[in-house]
Amino acid sequence: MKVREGIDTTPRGPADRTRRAIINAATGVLARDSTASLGDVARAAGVGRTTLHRYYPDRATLVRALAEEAFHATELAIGASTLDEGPASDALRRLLYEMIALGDRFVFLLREPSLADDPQVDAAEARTTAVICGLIARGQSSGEFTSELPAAWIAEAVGSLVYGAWVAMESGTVPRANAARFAAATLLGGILTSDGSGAT
Amino acid sequence: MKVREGIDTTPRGPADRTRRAIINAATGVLARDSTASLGDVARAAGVGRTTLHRYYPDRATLVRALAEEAFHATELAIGASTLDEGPASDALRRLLYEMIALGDRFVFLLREPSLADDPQVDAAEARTTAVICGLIARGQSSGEFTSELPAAWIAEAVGSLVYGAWVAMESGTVPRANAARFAAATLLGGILTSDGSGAT
DNA sequence: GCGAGATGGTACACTGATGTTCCACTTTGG
DNA sequence: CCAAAGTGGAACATCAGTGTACCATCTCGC
Repeated sequence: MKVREGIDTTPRGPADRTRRAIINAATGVLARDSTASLGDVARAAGVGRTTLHRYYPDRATLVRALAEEAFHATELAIGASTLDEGPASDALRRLLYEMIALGDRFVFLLREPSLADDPQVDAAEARTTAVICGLIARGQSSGEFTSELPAAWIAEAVGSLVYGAWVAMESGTVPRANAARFAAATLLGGILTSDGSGAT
Repeated sequence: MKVREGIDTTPRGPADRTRRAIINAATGVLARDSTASLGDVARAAGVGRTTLHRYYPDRATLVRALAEEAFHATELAIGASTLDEGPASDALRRLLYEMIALGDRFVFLLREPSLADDPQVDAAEARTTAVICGLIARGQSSGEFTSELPAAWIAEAVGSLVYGAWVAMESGTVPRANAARFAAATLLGGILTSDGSGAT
C-alpha cells in the first residue's frame, strides 16, 4: 500500500488513522504493563482484535513497529534539542524537556522485555547514546560539566531521570508541568544548596 | 514447619538452603526478564521445576515471597543507613550505597509487572518512601538540600538513580565499585562544575 | 443504489506456560 | 543399615493468549 510507513506523519485515509490509534494506544498500554494481552491493546485502541491483527499480524510485528516509532520520535526529540548549539548545559536542559515530552514512547523502549537483546534495537540505542555522550563530552571539555564522572554514566543518569520523571508524573507525585524542570535542576545542579551546609 | 520465614536468616537444614537458592536465583532472573518462565527460574536455581513448585505452588506465591524478601532487604538497607544521624547529605550518601548494594532485589520490585497495583506492595513502598522523604525534608529544613525541589520528587530521583546505577553496572558501562559513588555525586552535586561556566 | 474498503464478532486450532500427580532415586540422620 | 526427607523427571490436564478464517455490517465515493 505505502512505500514506507512511520516516516512521514501525513494521514492518508481512515486506515492510517486507525494505524495511528493503534500505535498510540499500544505504546501507552505496553509502557504501563508489558504483559498486557493483545485484547487489552485492541480495546484501548477502540478497535477489534481482528483489526489489530490485520494491521500487525504478530505481536512481535506490533512491538517492532512501536519500537521503530518510538526511536524515530526519540531521534526527532534529539534533533529538536539542537545539542550542538550554545552552552552544553542549556542544550542538556533542552534535551531533558524534549525527552520527557516523549512520555510513553521513551518508557516503552525501556520496559518492553522483548526489546532487551534485539540487535536492531541495540544499534539504535547505541546511536542515540553516542549523541548524548557527545554532548556530555562537549560540556566536559568546555569546563561546564564535571570531568570526575564518565560521560557514559551521565548519559545513563539522563535516561534514569527521564524515566523517574515519567513515573512521578504517572503517579501524580509531580505535576506534568514541573517534571522536566525538576529533572533538569536535579541533574545539572544536584540537590545540595550552593553555599554548602546548614545554617539554621 | 517453621514459625516465620524470611525474617531470620539462619538456615535450618537442606530445605532452607534450597529455598535460599530459589529466592536468590528467581530474583536475579525475574529482575532481568519479568516474563521468564518458571522453568527458567528453576534451571537458574539449579533445581527441578517440580521442586520449585513444592516450595512455591504458584507463580504468584513465588513472586510474593520474592517481594517480601526484597522489601525486607530494603528496610534493612534503610536501617543500616542510620538516616537520622549526622548531616543529611552524608545520610543520603549512605542510603545510596546501601540501596545500590541491594542489586537485584531492588530492581525486581520496580520491574515485576504483577506488583504494580498490589495493595500490600503499595503499602510497603509507601512506608519506605515516607522514610526517605523524611530524610530529604530534614536536609531541606537544615538548609543542606535545596527547597526548590519537592521532597517527593527527590525521593523519586533517588530511586531512579539507584536503578540507573544498576543498569549501568549490568551493561558494564560502569564498574561495580564506582556506581554508588557516581550516583551519589550526581544526585548531591549535579554535573555542573562549581565555578559555573566554561573557561577554556 | 452499489461495489470497494474497512471493520467487528464469532469460532476454531494451536501453542507454551502452568500446576498436579506419581514414582524412582539420593541423601541424611538416627 | 534403614526410614524419612528431599529431589528430579515424566506424564498429564488445563488454560490463557495467540493467530487464522469466515461472515455480517457499515460507510464511503461514485
